Amino acid sequence: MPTIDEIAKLARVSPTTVSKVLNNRPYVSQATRRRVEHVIAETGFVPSQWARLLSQRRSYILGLLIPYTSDQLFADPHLLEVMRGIESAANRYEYNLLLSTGRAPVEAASACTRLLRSDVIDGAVVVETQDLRAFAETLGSRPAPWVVLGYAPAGGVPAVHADDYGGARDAMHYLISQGHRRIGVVSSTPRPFAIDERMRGLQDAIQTVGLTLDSSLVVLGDFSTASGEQAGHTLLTHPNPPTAIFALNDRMAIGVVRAATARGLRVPEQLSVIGFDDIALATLLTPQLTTVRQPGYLLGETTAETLFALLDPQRTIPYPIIPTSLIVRGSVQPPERG
Amino acid sequence: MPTIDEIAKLARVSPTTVSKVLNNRPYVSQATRRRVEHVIAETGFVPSQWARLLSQRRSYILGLLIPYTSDQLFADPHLLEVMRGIESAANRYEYNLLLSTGRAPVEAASACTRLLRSDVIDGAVVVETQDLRAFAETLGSRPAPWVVLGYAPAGGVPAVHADDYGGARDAMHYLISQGHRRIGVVSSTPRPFAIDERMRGLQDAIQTVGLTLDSSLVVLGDFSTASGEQAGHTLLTHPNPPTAIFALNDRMAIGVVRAATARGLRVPEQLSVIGFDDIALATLLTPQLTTVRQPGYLLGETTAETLFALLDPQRTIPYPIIPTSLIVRGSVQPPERG
DNA sequence: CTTTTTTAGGAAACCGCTTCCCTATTCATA
DNA sequence: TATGAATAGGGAAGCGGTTTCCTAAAAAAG
Repeated sequence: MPTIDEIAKLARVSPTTVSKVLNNRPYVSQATRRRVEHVIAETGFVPSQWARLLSQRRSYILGLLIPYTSDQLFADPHLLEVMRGIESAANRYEYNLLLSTGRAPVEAASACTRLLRSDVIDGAVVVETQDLRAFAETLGSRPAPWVVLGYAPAGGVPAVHADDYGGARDAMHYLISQGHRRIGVVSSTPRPFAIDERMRGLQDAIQTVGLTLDSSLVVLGDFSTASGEQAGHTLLTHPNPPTAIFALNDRMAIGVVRAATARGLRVPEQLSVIGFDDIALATLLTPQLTTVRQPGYLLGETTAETLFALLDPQRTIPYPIIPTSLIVRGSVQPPERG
Repeated sequence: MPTIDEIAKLARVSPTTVSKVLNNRPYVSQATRRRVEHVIAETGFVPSQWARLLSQRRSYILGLLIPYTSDQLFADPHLLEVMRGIESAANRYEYNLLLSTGRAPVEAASACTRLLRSDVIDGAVVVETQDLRAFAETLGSRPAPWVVLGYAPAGGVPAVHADDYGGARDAMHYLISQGHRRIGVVSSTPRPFAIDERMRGLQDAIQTVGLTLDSSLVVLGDFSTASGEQAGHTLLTHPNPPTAIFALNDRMAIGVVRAATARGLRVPEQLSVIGFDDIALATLLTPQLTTVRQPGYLLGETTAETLFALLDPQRTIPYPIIPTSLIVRGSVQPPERG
């Protein structure tokens, strides 16, 4: 690999001049500039990023820190949508994306911390996790700027998230407006803030119409389809089973549908099901899943834009709450009279 | 951010000694080591990667170069499986992953080339594309080592791929052994090497039993579910329609099933369908899809291992062809007598 | 035709860390 | 006790760029 000095030698100029050419700075004559450019093209010289950044202070690399194990990550279609959005925004600013996940949560956090304190990345999008608070504290002072994708635990750190509260409230309102009164909920554990918000939203919706949520109809899953199926069976064997089930993500909703089908119940005739996220798979199901759309792509884009705004105070920070919308498809209908 | 010199000053030693402590090198007394470590912990000092790498020559960053637009990437579940495998292997060697995609193919290639010629990454996994040959040429001499995920165009560049030929041959054999004689094929355009290989495999299978492939039963899609649906309709309106359809990837196979269902044909009773890849979605369908399993995770892992072997000649290069296997589920059965 | 300003280009310091090489001390060995 | 080897530590030269500052020549202004 040639260095700037060799290029300088070949072009019979000083490294300083080569640097000027590389960075499009003035005070180089046309002739010299051309000569240097020619040598650069000839040799296929690419300046060393590391050396350049050592003096310049920007790596043009953005961290995407996901304190999950990669298995969880790649299994979550919604998160992938989000990544697509981030990737796209990064691309727009000519930034590269450095993916960092960890096997165990502990390890992952420490890797993320190191990365944020080091000078490898200019900033990072950190996906919300349980112990983000601890994470933020160990980070200490003067790390690279970071934005949380999800809910920030403490003040100060910007966070971007969907309107989980509103989305869940709307979904619940919809079920109620269709005539459902006994409504099962498949929630989750561990319970990130987003799930808290969804629970809050659906509870408020219920209370608005003077009802209360039957806590025996709230079952916990772990976001996976399998856990949703399990939860579905649990709810459907309840002595007084629900006529509709609200699963707090689509994958679990799909599990619920499978459980119902396995028990010989037809969806939506005998059981209405509604999900949250609107993953691509939702339309491939029969019946197509009614759900709350969380625009993952936009979420990712907005998060990245927020980070860029932090990096360059010229830019304005976008509004951090992304609206959701109810997508009515075929998995909900009024309950049968009984 | 503190520098190594400040740490040295605080610990009353030279930067050299701090460096020794940081890198766990000998010739530092217990007492001194502890003192330095204490100061490091106290200040939260993280050594500058840039500076370190400038002298050390390793960035511990691996490029994952995907000369697609990110839209294509994130829509392909199989590729995501592969990424998971790569990520896992990289993690094992304490490497980070730098994602690089491009909006337009041209742009993407040039970004990839720059990256490979620069010193940002130690090596790269390049996902196969149409014009990989041109790409390899523009790369010139002395880039970072790279491995192709897919089929390499020219000699010299290592490539890792699944046994597409064998997989397709087996699938076709299976259809034939079930009694099918009129078999439709949903191929694709553009046609990467893998698809060529699959075509070759299925043709050989047909010829082995003395039949030939009816070219009017070969329809082209673009890997998407929608295109598969389209292709399905085309095949099923053929004057002498097939009794079985082999779609060269699962998403298109799903499309074929939808097309058949839309036309009132039952799968597998009236039409057998077989896919390729074995994406997670394949088991969520009714009937579950019979397909050729391409172990994406293993593929990714092996590709990464190959790269690490290139990086460190101590290690041995793994065998580059990953076996496929026929997964018999419910979408194929013998044709109805007629 | 002199004086001032601008342009073109180079020397050297610097970014923060590693590494080579040197010195002084301590320890083991004959 | 003298001698060689191992240990502890530091000085300074890179790594490959950028940047500051300086000088000489050319152009503009008087």
